[in-house]
Amino acid sequence: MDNGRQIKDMLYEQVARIGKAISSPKRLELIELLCQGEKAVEMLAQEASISMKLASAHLRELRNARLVDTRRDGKNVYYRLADKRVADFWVNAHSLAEDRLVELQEALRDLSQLPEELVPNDRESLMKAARKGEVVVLDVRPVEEYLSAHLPFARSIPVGELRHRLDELPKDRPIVAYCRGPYCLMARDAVALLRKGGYRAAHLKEGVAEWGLPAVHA
Amino acid sequence: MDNGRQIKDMLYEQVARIGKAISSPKRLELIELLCQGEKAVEMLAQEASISMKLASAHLRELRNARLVDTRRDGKNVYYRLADKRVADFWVNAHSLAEDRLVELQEALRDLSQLPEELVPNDRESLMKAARKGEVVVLDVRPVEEYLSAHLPFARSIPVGELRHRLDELPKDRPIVAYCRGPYCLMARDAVALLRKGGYRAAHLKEGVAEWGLPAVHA
DNA sequence: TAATTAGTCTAACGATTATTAGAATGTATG
DNA sequence: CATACATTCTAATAATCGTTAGACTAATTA
Repeated sequence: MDNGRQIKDMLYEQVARIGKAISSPKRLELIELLCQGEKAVEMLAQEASISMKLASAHLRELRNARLVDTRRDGKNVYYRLADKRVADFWVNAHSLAEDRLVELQEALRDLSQLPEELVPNDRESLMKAARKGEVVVLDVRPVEEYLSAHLPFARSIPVGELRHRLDELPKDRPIVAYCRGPYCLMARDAVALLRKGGYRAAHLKEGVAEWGLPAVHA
Repeated sequence: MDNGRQIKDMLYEQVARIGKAISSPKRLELIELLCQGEKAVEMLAQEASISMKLASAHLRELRNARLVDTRRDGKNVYYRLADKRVADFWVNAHSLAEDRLVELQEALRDLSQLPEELVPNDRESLMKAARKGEVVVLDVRPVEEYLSAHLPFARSIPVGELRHRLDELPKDRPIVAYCRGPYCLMARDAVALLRKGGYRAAHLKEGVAEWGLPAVHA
């Protein structure tokens, strides 16, 4: 009957492997990056501001927990989420954290101190407005990520190129920029730039992973 | 602009607090126990087969991650989940683990090597059968947990008492036993006992947390 | 008020984990 | 075939975590 204890310990230990995988900030950042699509190690390291060796070590842990898979193409090894459910899990985890952790709530509040009112803020009416062309939905992530999956009706202008491509955007309609999710600062920077240029702009906290299924996939 | 790096690091670090909280098997076991309702430290320690000191230490970590709350009543300190979402998160996490980790899949397969066929195995038809009295749904957890929340139409006979309360159960209808969830062995033991006594019995992998909303709450 | 119960806090040790450096691997290019 | 490149593996050290023992606290009972 103490046999039961051993079995139980083993079962919880297995689940804890998933917990361990997401117990490191850098691994979470890597997961979020992989939510944007397949990426090579160097790209991941760069985006997460860590060395390739460290990225490789973290990615190995994620692979041991079966959260990511790899594919080799020539010199590069490409990582991707092992399952759509991993993205959902990430969204669930960070949204629980936002619910429970005051520190996170405060930090995020500071981040989005911008009048969002000029634009519909629930998904349905935003999409309706986008469909009618009343607002411009702008994806400011790197083009590959846009190509891998993006919100319906979204146009792609990466933040880096925005400054000298401002004239592609209309001044008579509000622009709603989005990026990788609530912890990505690209949309925030894009909005700052747009407003300085005299555009009406707001940013969406959600990225493709948070948005869920109705995104346009490659 | 490197300011952004600091902000990001902080945001992911906050989410990682949740990850750290669920990166230990014993803490997961405590969370699952708390999914069954409020419990005092000693009870939790006993059920998880650890010392009270260790339980207290793990519970402190859970409290630091804001996943649990406490209430003092006389000599006892009662712990409970801080939010219904924590239970959902536990269910999501272990279900992802079951999806991804072969080791866990195998262990669980071994655990439920019982012909479940005699009984409807999707929720809706099981509930329909229970409503009509065609099957008996049996909650074999401790009574307090039954009182805190249980499945609709379920009767309570804790495993420990089952042996000398067998005659309360009908022999002409199948009995479906359930307990705390897929990692709890009480329902399995109950089914073994029932079958030895000549009853038709099966067990439900799900517990109240997995079942979701339509449970009967205190 | 003293003793008891239930639990927390502090400090400490050993066990993991994070991070980095250096060697090794597997693929592409000259 | 040698070299460069992208990445992994191995080993080592520093930081963190799990666990336990012992002192401490808050509420209860005698």
